[in-house]
Amino acid sequence: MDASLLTIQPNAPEPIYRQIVEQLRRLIAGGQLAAGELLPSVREVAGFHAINPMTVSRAYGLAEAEGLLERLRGKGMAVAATRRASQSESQRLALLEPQLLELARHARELELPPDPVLRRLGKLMGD
Amino acid sequence: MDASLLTIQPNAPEPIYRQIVEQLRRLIAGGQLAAGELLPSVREVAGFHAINPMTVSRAYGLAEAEGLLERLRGKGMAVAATRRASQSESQRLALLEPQLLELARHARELELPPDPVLRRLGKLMGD
DNA sequence: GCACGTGTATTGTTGTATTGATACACATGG
DNA sequence: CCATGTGTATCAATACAACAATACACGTGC
Repeated sequence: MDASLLTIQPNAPEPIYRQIVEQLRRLIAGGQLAAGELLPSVREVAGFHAINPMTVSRAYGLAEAEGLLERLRGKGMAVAATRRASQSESQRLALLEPQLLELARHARELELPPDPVLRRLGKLMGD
Repeated sequence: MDASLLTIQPNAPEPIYRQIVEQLRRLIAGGQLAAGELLPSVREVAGFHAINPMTVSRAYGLAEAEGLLERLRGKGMAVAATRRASQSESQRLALLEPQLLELARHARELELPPDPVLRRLGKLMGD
């Protein structure tokens, strides 16, 4: 995996270390990061995105505590072996549930019918 | 308008005052709050939701700066007269755009095809 | 063996954000 | 007039995030 594959938005309200963890969660669940695959080093990610190495370390540490990653001493961090393959579609869909619920609530507050919202989202997803 | 119509989640990462502002923005754009309609007082909202009056005041102040509300001295805050009616559907849809973009990005990271995501969202929106 | 690359613990500083407690100025409405 | 109701300015407390600069422990690989 290359450090350029991580999307970091320094100005977002969401803290950087959490952006990284959540992104890893999805990339692993989706199978874009295979079990055992080595992650870019803390210093590599930090250098590429011009952020502090300790911020990346914090993200890696949280991901390890969550069972997403495991440390290979002297090598770096790798996708946990227990994450054999990508999860089932329904499991991945469940990860989007909170966001879908919030979206539905906002659409209701805007008095927007389902159809235009679904059409727009379809377009954005490359339909 | 009644204070109970506002949804407040004190434990959400999103700060309370911003929850209020964004909710007002949508309720006004959708027409559920008509121009000239009086809002519940700072203390009323604060008391009902067990939060600090200053937090509500801050939200009202931001909403006024944004042109959503206007102050009626001695009376309280009201929906700005310039907000004559609900905006067009495309304008309201535009307010959802950032959230739709983020959702599309997450779905891509999860390697989820459009179809199941759209179907699930459709269900949540009452199909 | 030893230079190098891992991640991490530590300490301190900076900037920002959120919420809270109190007191105040002001207009209403009987 | 004055009690009551507006919103809010001010100050304080707290928490959090990110950065910076070190130093450390560990394993790899030539």
